[in-house]
Amino acid sequence: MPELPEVEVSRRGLLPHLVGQTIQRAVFRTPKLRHPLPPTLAGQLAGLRIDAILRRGKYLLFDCESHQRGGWLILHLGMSGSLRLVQPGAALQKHDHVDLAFPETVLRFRDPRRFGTLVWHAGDTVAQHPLIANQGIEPLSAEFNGHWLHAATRRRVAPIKITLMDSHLIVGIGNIYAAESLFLAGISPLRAAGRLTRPQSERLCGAIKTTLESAIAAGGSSVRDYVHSDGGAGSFQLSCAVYGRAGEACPHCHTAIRTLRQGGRSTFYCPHCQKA
DNA sequence: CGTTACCCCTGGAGGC
DNA sequence: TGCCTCCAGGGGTAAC
Repeated sequence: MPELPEVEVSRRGLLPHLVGQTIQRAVFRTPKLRHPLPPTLAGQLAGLRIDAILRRGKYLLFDCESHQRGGWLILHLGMSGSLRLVQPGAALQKHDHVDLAFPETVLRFRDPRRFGTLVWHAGDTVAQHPLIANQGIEPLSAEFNGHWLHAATRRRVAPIKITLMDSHLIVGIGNIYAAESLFLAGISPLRAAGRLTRPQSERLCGAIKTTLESAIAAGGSSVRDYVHSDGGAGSFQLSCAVYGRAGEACPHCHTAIRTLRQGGRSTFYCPHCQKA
């Protein structure tokens, strides 16, 4: 579920309910997600006030303040993680691993596959945390443009699709939006990144921004459902042009969408529209 | 430095 | 019905 747009939609949904609120109690029901959850951390979180919620790539950063022990909660949803705001005392579902209880609501983290991450970083220098410091450029930032993309890929022999998903280069683009962006730009996922022309780099950069922004906008209308939902599916839907549509007709030329494996992941593309 | 293989987990879908 | 295999929106690490 979570690529950059889903994480950003979650962040915006949480902001009005959590910023300025103080954690009353934290509950960890699982000893370990991707990283071990120190048993002492739950008690340590009580009394901290959420001053801001930022996003870096697919990481959510909760700025936690108090008199002398401020720090950051760094959260990643992994493959299957989700955040919800539930009523205090709401019934638990399987894989509900973490609760942060506030006076009027509970932030509940669910993650069946437990690829998610929750770590504490003491102090105010979260940008220096190893998980954050090595993150690549934000694709929705002004610095990310066709010139940057062209320059950054010159020495790369790997296929452009693999390169787009390298979070140490560019953050936030996962398997779905890599496929959708390349389709929108009319570029083959197999093309060596270093062989993109300058105009192609411009087009791909624009396609990435358009794809991510429209996905955020599509989620924006259902933010409340996504964050507040008791688990019912369907309120958060995106329509993909090629992702997950092997064998179906390309929306532009009606050629059958093809699929192949790249880096152990499925790639979807139109062999007619994405020849370049 | 860039690239690849492997690992962490659970659950759903489809074949037999 | 059960059992098996494969697949899934991620990413860190080790090794070449």
